[in-house]
Amino acid sequence: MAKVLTPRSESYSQWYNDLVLKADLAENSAVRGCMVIKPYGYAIWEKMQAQLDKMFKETGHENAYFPIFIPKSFFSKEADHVEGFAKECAVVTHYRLMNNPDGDGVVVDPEAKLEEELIVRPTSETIIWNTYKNWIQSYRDLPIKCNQWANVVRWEMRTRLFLRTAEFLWQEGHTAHSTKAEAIEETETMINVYAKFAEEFMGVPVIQGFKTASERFAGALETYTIEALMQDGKALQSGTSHFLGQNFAKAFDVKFASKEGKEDYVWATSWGVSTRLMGALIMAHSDDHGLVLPPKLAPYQVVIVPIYRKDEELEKIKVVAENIKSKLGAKGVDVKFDFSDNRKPGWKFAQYELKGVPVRLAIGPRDIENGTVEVARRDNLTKETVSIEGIDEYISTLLDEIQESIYNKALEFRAENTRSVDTYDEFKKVLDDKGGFVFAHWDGTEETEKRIKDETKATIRCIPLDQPDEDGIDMVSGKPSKKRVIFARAY
RNA sequence: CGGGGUGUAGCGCAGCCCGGUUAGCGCACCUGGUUUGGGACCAGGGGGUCCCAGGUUCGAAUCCUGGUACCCCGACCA
Repeated sequence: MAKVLTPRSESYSQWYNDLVLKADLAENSAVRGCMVIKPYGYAIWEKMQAQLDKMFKETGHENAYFPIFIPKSFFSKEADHVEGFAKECAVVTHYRLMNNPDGDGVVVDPEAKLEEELIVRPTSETIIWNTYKNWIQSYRDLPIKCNQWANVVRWEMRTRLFLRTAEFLWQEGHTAHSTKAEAIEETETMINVYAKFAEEFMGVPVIQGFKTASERFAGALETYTIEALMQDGKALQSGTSHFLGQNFAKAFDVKFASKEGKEDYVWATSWGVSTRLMGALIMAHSDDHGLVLPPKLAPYQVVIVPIYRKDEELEKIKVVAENIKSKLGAKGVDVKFDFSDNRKPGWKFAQYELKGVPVRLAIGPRDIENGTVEVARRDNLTKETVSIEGIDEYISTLLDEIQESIYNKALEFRAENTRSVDTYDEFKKVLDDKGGFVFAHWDGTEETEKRIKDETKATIRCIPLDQPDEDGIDMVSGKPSKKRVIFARAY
């Protein structure tokens, strides 16, 4: 088989790049750091969106939409927030172009300068809290639980397709509550939604935990995260949910009258996942042949490839294929029947492997004669010949099995690449030799965290929620620690 | 922002060092035919402001100057 991808063992990042391009997921655009998401890639994103959107609605959220532009002054209202985002903002200063008086092309009309510059949103807390101020007077107006699907812009120095782009697509939930407890509960509910989505739909096991103060969202009191492990041993932050306390309510003066007639500031949360999830999906499962998609997110779960010499043969195959397609369709399985005649079967096999289609059916004259069909699994590349009788049942069971198997494989990989260490030497050795998640004691200080980051490039991915208390000593400072945290090198 | 690299057909590249016919090659594309159970083959065909601007020269894809775009590595990354 001809190789079209750089093998993972040779260069993981090159492999990733090749795969995104060759599987037709996305490509670089004419605009620095911005990508074009191609139809096949976007179809996967749409599946993610549809499922997440459903889960958001099931947990009581509504969709809304807020402007892409935010007045500059809004950013100065919350000190930590502006500090976190100031360095990567795109700014609109003018609103009109004119013909170049010196010759060709157009120039910005200097007359058309904005009174106040507009920031292209890097995130929407400020504009949303400015809006919420008008929506909230009483506890009866609460909670407000809005989500928006949007694009945001962060002017990153260095970008990578899906993992970090200057513009990206995401959803951001912004909720307002009358009590601290309710806001915290909301924050936890949403990180649970994300974890469930990652595991059950993407087939990516994640660890839930708190971010340390230095890794927190700008303006948050607590940031919950889900952390996934990629095949190269690096961690990927895959979703975050923030408890914002009353910071934004105070910054935008959003108060409500309680049942008892007292005035108080509103409690806030925000939470988001982005097209970065596409990166997680790709890196968690795919191999040197291409993408491996979990059935629940594949644009189509099954592709049928006909094998024939004569047109009469194709006609017979078409009848069988269309029949299978409609039976599977009735079970909610999307099938692509590729009877295009400009490619040979071998080419199609390779192509659909590259694109990660979970199940491939090949039907030829031999199968027509025997009443069979060849079933190939993308995840483990096995093939078998199956009777056409009851094929719809067989496939739909197989898809469930593949979904589960992909998750288990990733879970196993994570287990093999998760280690507990007690000394700094061992810590460095593990990071250099193997990578992965490293559980170690930490004294809770920012100094130690920073020192470890500077010396090893490993960061504290999170303070895991379900980690039992355990007395120990910090591997660097020797100070006491009550619990292990997770370190890793990360994307 | 620092270091490196690359801009030549839709894509991937050669040619440039050492200036000189009509700028090549592979893939893709179009036509015809033979093929089709793991990336087919033959024949024919179409497609180029050689990134931009200026300079040197009888002559520039090639040399010089400036610009610009993108990619990679690093720093940065809520």
